[in-house]
Amino acid sequence: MEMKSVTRSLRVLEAVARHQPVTVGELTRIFGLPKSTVQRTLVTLNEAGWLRANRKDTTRWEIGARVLAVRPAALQGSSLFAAAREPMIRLRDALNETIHLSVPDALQGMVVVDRVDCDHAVRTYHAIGDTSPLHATAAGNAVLAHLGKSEIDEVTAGTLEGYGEETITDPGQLRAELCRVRERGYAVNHNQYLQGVCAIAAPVLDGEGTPLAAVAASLPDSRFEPVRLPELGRLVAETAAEITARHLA
Amino acid sequence: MEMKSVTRSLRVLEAVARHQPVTVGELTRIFGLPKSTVQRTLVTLNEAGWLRANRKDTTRWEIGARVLAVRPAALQGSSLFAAAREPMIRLRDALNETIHLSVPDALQGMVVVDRVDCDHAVRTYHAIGDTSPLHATAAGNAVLAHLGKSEIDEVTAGTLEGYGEETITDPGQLRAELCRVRERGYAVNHNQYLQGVCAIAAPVLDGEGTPLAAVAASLPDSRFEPVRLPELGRLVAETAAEITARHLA
DNA sequence: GCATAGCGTTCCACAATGCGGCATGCTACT
DNA sequence: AGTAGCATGCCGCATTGTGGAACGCTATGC
Repeated sequence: MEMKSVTRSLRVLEAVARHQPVTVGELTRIFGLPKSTVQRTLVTLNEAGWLRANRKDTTRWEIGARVLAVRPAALQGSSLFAAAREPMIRLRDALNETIHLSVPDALQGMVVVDRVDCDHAVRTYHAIGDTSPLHATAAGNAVLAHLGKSEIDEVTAGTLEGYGEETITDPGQLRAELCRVRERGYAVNHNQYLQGVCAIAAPVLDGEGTPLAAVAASLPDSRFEPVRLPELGRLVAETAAEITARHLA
Repeated sequence: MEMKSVTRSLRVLEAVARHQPVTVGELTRIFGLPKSTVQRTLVTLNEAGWLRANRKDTTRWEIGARVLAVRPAALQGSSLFAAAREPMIRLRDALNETIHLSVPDALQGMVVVDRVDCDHAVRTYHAIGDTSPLHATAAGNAVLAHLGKSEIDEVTAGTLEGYGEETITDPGQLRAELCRVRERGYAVNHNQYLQGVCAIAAPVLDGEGTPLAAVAASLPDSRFEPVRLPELGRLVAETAAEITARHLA
């Protein structure tokens, strides 16, 4: 059950996305594959409408617009997305910190789906599409805290990878932290994943209480003031609640 | 140069996107392909991370978050996207009409990449990822008007498909219309493509004057008042100019 | 409680399919 | 003119994906 050509084509597509606009030769160097193989793949992807030649240099390839019609269920019709946008901007205006909207991907991790930037010279950066672990991020914990016990166990069952001093790697400790998250309504990440990056996050739920996404305010360590935490947490949680309400309406 | 399995896999991916969460059986009925073929394709796409099983019903498939990392060049790093967002919301607030951001796709047509809805009960609807023809839409004309002569000829060379009474199908007439668009700074579509749908659009340009995208206010025929056109056009053009300025900054 | 229908999944022999080394033609420097 | 690097075209071989058929399961109906 392999479908080598399909697997390879998708990896080529991802490579084009990262390096666009890119030439055949550059891709052969990235993959170490024969030129004819890469070339054939590109032509096929182009015929399918997923790739197109750059308008200025027709030997360079870039991603076609077809991909935009293919989006995760949580964003279909973009109702969650649209519901989140204005509250996110207001939250950014209130805090002047970068705000992220992330969705869980099959319990593998959180994926950033939208972002509103702050205007500080020093700011955190996560591109749309970036993934991060559930157990070591504020957004991940916010979602995790509102899953069923069986699902929490599923995640805490495997080894919890550590990313530094602060990462919670003990399943028991993580479960205790998730309880606190549930009680106070927001999750906090203080250097648990990326060094120097902190975040405060709250979940967006559907009608049945299942977490669909998380809103997070992400800021550098240097601006993180523990005293302001209750206030920030409250604002983030209110924003998440507003998105939940708008999304259901 | 065919790569049948790749082409089919991508079509399956698109079908999953449209019907998610979807089962193997439903897909076999859509495509009329053998079950084993569809099944194999799904497993392969899943292994590549582009598909995942639904959490509640594990025999249903949906789009994975991996696709979000694959975006057209114009949206990479989402700077255009981010630059457009707030001006679009302000324009929506000013007009209370649905605002679209569209990018041209290899001179094939315009693709909707973002949307801000109005709150009228009667409103136009275009999903993100939808495509429409360059010669019969306001967004298309806005972009077309700012392309080089050779590119305009390229588009006006083929037959211009008609979609109703109002569509401009004569290349000469279209070129004249594009001149007017350039002069007044915005394009207008009055029932030229979809019946009952009108729009006013203006282009977002890069540093060299090449059109990257178009902002459009889209409204039902019933609310279209020719008297207000200069005012609406001015507001749309100002919004596009602001997005251009923010994007360059 | 047995029969049936429909589902997702697995298996396997066949041959169609994509593979990749090689050759070509192009453009751009030197 | 010569060379280097590029994208692209060709074609025989064997690897690869194909799809019919069989399996096991669950739900529905008699």
